Amino acid sequence: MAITIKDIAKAAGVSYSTVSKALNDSPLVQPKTKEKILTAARQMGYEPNFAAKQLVTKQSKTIGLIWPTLERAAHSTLVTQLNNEIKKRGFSMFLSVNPVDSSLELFKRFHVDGAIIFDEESVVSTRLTAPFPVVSYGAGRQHPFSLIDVNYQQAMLQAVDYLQQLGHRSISFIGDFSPIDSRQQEKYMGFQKAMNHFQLPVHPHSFINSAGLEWFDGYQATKRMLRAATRPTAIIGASYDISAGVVRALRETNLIIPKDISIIGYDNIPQMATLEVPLTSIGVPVELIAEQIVSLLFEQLDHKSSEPLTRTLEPVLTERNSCARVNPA
Amino acid sequence: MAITIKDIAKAAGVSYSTVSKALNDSPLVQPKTKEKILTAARQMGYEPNFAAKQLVTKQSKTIGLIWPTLERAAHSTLVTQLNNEIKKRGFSMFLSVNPVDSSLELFKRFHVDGAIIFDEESVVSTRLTAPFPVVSYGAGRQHPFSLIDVNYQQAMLQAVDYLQQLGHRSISFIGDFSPIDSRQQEKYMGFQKAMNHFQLPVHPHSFINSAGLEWFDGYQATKRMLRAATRPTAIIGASYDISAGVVRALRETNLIIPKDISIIGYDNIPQMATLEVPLTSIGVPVELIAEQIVSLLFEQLDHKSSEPLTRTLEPVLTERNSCARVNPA
DNA sequence: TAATATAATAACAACGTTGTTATTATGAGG
DNA sequence: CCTCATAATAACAACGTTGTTATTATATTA
Repeated sequence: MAITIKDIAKAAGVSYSTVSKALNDSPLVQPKTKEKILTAARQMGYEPNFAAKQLVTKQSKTIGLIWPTLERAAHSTLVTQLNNEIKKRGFSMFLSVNPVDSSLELFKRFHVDGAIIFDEESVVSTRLTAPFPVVSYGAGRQHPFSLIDVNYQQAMLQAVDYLQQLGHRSISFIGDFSPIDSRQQEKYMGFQKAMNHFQLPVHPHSFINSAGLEWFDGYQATKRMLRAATRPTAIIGASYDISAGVVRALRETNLIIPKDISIIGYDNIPQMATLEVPLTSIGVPVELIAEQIVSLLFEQLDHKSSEPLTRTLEPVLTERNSCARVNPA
Repeated sequence: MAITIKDIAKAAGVSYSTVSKALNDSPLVQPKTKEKILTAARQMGYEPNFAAKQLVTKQSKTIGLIWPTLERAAHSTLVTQLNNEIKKRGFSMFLSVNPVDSSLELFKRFHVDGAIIFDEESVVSTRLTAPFPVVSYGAGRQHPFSLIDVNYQQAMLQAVDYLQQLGHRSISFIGDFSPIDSRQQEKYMGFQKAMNHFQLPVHPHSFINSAGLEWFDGYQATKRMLRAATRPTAIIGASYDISAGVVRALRETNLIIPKDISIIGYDNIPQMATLEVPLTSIGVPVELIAEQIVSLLFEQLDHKSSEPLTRTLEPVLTERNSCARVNPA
């Protein structure tokens, strides 16, 4: 049988209600008694009963994360970051790999205080509801929840700007052009607009469709591109995984980064620094994304405003060692 | 405010204790009243309060899954299967991506009824304890918990046997030889023993170290192997991901499976059927693994025996279209 | 010194369930 | 028709907390 506040009360010679207050650091109990109770609790190895607490406070101090599609390095880093961010606020996170609707059911039963949804476009329906605040990331805009969005077009503008300032005029974008994923499309459109904006020439090798988001897709796309007669002086990889494939392909072709060719990768995650070549990258830093998701969620949680909000984050360019001034050869 | 059994009691004109019994389908309440109560509950959209239930029963009806390393297709299928298997028994599953020790802490707080650990060798220490039964899979044997193990050597013996019966004498094993992962090593050793047992010749290309478990590792290892003067008539890929890489490499070299070369993949998961070529595979079917993990866990849960047990599963060969009788050319 | 404000602690109801015990209605046997 | 077993339901304590209210001890003021 686990130790309860009543046991501590007996040990410390006070009433159990005083113990409760002491454990919650209430100002209503004398520092001296507080001390006494706290040491007793510690000594007896007291562990609070969450069910009891939840029963009276109606709070579980828990955030549920819905993540039906377990993939992509960028996301799993984010999961860890979210976990930390939530822990920081004295809450716990747990994860469901079920589809969005049944995950919400599960979370309802567990009386989570809030939820986060990671998902691809398709799955999320507009008719979903939840009795707690929900923030989504990476999901489409077709749902009734709050949203943390990213300014992808701005990201591409910055990347192209950075490269053209280094003298690059021949730049390739390697990414997935599939029309279902609106985020990928925005990167693509952003790149087009940026090339236009800086009046840079567009070649056949400027737009390379990797037709997928895996490492290998980027690898193959790059190999294919390198077979052509002309090649760019710089590449923008549309995601971490794709960029990893690009790097691998370039190195296999004995091209030296950044001497022979420059590269910027989308996704601002720590792993970018631990690739074969530390990659200069553009994107919203993953810690910031995590922080913003959790902030928005807790704002809604505190104000009990279920009004869905959208917040768009601005990308940041992180310089590493994969871009150089264009070779004047 | 949510609806409670007291609300239902009032609506149905009975006492709330009777409602409780009716909802738990107790024989102590008349079928007629039971009916009445149940319809009232349904109509009012009653949702039981888990915290209250847990407070008195001391059960959360929840299994925690610890999965600090989010990777590999084989594992994510297994997560889904486990989820189903656990649901079948009226329990819920939730997932923690924290390290094993802090996950166990979290689970303790949530009063889970049991836990499952997925992990690589290294992390799991022998000094861990938990106040609930724990079953591990894919983790080393260096911990105090129950274990679902796989007879990897037997798997390799069956695979080689199957191939030699089809007339293959030149067989390659492509896998990770790194000494830290004992499971990979057992596959390797099992293959060696099997080749010996059937007195098959061993060539330089018989053992190919992919030095990693990713798709690309298998792809590269295969490409490397194909550059040699001689090549095998059959390949065994040591995991799903590696085998996927092997297939890709073979097709890029215009080798037709199974006409030119046969292949068996380790890991008996449904995805094997949806590769570019449906792969004949060896391994314990993932549904069986899930079923066994959950069975063992619930056995311990019911008998309250915390005695750690090990149960070893036998592999099964699933025929698809990637193996043919050896070309008599 | 008595009355009164204040600080500290104790007592207790409440949260929504379950399971045990008490009460009431129903039917059988004499 | 009365007693007694039995079936059905009601009443109530318990689970381990929190938060509100009641009580006690202590200090302040007139």
